[in-house]
Amino acid sequence: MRSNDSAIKFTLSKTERLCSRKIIAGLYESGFFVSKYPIRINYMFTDLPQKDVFLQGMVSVSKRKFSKAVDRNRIKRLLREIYRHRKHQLENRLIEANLPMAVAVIFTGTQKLDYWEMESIFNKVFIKLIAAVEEKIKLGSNPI
RNA sequence: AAGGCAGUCUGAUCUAUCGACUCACGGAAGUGAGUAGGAAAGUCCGGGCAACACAGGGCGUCGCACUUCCUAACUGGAAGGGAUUUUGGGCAACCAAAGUUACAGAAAGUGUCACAGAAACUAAACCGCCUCUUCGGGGGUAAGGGUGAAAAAGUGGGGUAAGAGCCCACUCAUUUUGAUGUGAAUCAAAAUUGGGAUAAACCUUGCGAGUUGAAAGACCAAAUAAACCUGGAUCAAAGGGCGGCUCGCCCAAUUAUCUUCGGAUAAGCCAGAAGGGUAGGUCGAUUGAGGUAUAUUGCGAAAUAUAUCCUAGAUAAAUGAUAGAUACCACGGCAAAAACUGUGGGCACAGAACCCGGCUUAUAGGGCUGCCUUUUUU
Repeated sequence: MRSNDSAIKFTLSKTERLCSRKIIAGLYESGFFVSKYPIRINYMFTDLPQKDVFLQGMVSVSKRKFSKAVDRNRIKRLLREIYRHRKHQLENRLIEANLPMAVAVIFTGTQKLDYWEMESIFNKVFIKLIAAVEEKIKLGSNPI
């Protein structure tokens, strides 16, 4: 963490979060996802409301699996922190390819995990997601 | 001193790195300040607020039910009354303390009251008791027996053929009158009034309740269809709106052309059907029946006055994540206490969603108060 890394922004401001109900509904219906229990990431390549933002994300926990709001908040906060620390890898690639994208991180488990367990699983899922994006970029850049 | 139960208060602090939301300043980069609870929960009551509805009456439905007071209001709270439970004291009446209490009406009516029992509600006659007898039985009786959760006021005496509130004394209940109290009631006197329980059974009486619920609602932006089709009225009828139902109440009805002056056609109007679009922002929304302190009034809930403070405001939904430390807790070490030190924990219940007043439920650890148990000392 020195001066040459200062370009990396770990921020997660409002423009980088998914707020549009339409896109969220589309995200659940699109069917594109990568997963490793208990984390699943739905993704969709779509135009976003802000032209200079290429990645919008959201975090979700089922109310049915965690009926207490405290538990849901805890899991969402952990997932959001992990997502916030990792997302720059994906975002840089998307900016290079000029490909906007929406992402939903969904916790499908029934047991609470701590930060480090959660992070190791998230990393595995995220590698899959980046691979999926690379494939899309390859297809998109080769007009047939 | 230890343990348990109940009530009540509290629900810790600091540092670093990376973030989120709101506000202020700034041209910008950014800087500064603030950021979850006692229950934010359950959504059980009540109110504010908003939209719609609202001539009035009847029926129905739902809720509440000792009194007075507090409150914006309440199924809330305070103070009190009655009933009742436990403990202690006392021969007893009773007294004290701590609880519990949906506590209007059973003499308006209906229903239910198993089994047992003769009889369970305009009481009854199995054994018994008394009496008459033509010896078959008839009459009187509600003391005693037996059944039952409960047998028709209870105890004692008189009385009688035997008995019975039939009469008397005391007690209990009911009613009436008087006194005290704002009142629930209490106390006293009189009366023969002595007519089971159950209303968290129907019901009756009294009081209260319009419906919906911030996804309410207002405005702006965006989008669009004033398409097409069907029906209807302008002849007061059909129709539509309102409420749980009924009676009922409310609603609009034009223009042009043609005309044989009856009407016709078209547009507009009303209703329906079908289809399409949008689904983003601002307000509502946090200054309020507000909090805190002091004084006064009141037994108290609370009220009034003055001073002071502004204390989350998100909207796919912020208030965080990670690491470390301290307070603190548990166990161990030093013969004991303190101090010191090692290891582990550093936590429960729980997350605002328009806002208030209550109620209910959950809660690790710690503080305080009360009660109970055990042990030690005096």
